[in-house]
Amino acid sequence: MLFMIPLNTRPFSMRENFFQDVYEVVRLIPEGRVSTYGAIAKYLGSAKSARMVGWAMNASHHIDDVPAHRVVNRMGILSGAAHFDPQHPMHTLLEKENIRLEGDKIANFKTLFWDPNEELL
DNA sequence: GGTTTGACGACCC
DNA sequence: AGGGTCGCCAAAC
Repeated sequence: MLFMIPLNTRPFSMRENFFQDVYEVVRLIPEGRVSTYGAIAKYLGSAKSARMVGWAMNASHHIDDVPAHRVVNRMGILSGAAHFDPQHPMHTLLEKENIRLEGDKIANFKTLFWDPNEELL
């Protein structure tokens, strides 16, 4: 139950690499909700930038239990859509969770936003 | 081992 | 709303 201990308070010996920390947070995003690169970066400690979260997501393709489609940019825009498997587009995965879209944007982003800095201990 | 590269974000027009 | 700049930092080269 690694997730019971806030990532940013774990002793160094318990920390995996940064990518694993990112994936663990992303796995906690509830179905039908979305989070952002910046919020996750902040939760993991401001030393790590939002760009690094994007980098981690880019490397998560082969990992099946990481709901990468639930991570969008701070405007609620699906900035990573181009990197998804064409057979399972980001838009489709989100709509499957009853998330409404307006083009490349989450329709009611503010209410669907899941912030680990508030939701997690 | 210096440079380039981003699925970013804050800030400024 | 939309564009440009700058800070960010691990990987890839």
